[in-house]
Amino acid sequence: MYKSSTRSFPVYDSLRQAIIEQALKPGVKLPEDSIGETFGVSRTIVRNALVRLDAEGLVDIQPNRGASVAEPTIEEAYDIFDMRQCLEREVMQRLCAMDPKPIIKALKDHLAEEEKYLGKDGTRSIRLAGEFHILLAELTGSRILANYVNEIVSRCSLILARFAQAHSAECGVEEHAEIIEAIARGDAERATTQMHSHLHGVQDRALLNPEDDRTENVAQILSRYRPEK
Amino acid sequence: MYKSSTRSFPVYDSLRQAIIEQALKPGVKLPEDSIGETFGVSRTIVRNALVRLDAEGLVDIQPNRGASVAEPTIEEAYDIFDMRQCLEREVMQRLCAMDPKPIIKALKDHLAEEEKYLGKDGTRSIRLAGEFHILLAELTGSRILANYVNEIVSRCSLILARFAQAHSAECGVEEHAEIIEAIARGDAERATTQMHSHLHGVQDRALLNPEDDRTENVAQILSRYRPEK
DNA sequence: ATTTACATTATTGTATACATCTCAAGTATC
DNA sequence: GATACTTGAGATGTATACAATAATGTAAAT
Repeated sequence: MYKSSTRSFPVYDSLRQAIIEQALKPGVKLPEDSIGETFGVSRTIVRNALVRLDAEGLVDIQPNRGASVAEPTIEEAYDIFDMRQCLEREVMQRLCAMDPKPIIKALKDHLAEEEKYLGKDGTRSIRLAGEFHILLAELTGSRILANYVNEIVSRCSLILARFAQAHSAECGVEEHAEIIEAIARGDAERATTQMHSHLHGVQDRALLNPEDDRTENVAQILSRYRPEK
Repeated sequence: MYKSSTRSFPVYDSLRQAIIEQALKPGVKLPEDSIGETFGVSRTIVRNALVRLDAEGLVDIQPNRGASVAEPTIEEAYDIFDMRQCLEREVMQRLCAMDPKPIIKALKDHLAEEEKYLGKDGTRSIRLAGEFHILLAELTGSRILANYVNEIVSRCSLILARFAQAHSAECGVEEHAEIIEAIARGDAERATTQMHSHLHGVQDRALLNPEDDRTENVAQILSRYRPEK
């Protein structure tokens, strides 16, 4: 998909990266003009990139109103996490039915990277944690599955940006290690439940966040700051 | 997603429909000019539609070579069917945990439609059969899940166009009825296995087709037609 | 006769111009 | 002071022009 030999790919990729790293927060407007200037390309190019991101659910294009970073509702957030559970469950099933040797090697290498930057480089750390899940999907050998997982992981990042407190919902490195362990033993049952609770943990920390109800609108927030009459 | 108030939507939708109804067969070139003339729009519009279809896996855009209807390989075909199994399993799980009454009503109405056109209007019959699965997904209430199912069902239609003999791989109406029955009883176990074997049947009829190896390329085919020296 | 080089044609890639729409600020009216 | 209307800047929607590339046809060279 999406061959890189076009000028719109770098724009697409940069926007995507910025969104999943939460540099571009949900709701932020993405004007074609200014983005085009930034990358030195015309609106035509930018537009194509935005259309693609819209198709992936990271950007929301509204007719005559332009594009902005998508703002998943809390209901969508739950549905997306459910979807992720469903997909990553499939990943576990497939991996545990394969020859574990090359898989474990690749995973342990990645885990080493994760540990290397743990606590040092926050952004990189988060990215690596996400890429662990994508690596798992790629190791199944199904490009289709890997693409879907890639997309859904991105959308989860967007959800974290919208609902979670900073850093509250990161993946734990130890949990990744336990998942690798289960795959190494070919224990599909355990690998699956392990992954399930891992993802559930991330979701909980992201969405069960009673004191931070971001679904409230500007008026609600500002009413608390209004001086007494 | 994809608001319909733009001129590119009708183009997108028509192309999509033509592809899943197998009027546009895998590999067929989709030149921007001629499509634009057909719909009375400029290449700009057509291009956007094609980009979207490419993102959905129904169209393949190659740089400087234009777009054509995607030609999934046999490996991708298997992966896509696996994916579909995974998604529709999730649909069954969710549906069986819900109040069956409104669900069953909607499904039976749809089934009646299917029966109405069975054997009469082939194209419509196929479309309705596909829409049964999409309806199931929509009834879960998860727009996310419904979108993914919608996409994957389309891609399966593409696979049938590429690998199956005409009409050999249609959904059976009776099997749909049995699935409805299982949901009505809230029997998640049975609904799931029922759906699984239903999809497996479709897949088998599509892909286990020994005498029709469409993965061979032009060179391979022509080698058989080459006259003796 | 085969191959190579060049010319031609068709198609895609990209920028830009113009039309159209949205939104907000300002104006007028009540 | 509030509401409705007007206006204009800024942004998007779309068509089109031109550049770049790939595919094809043709002719010269060996």
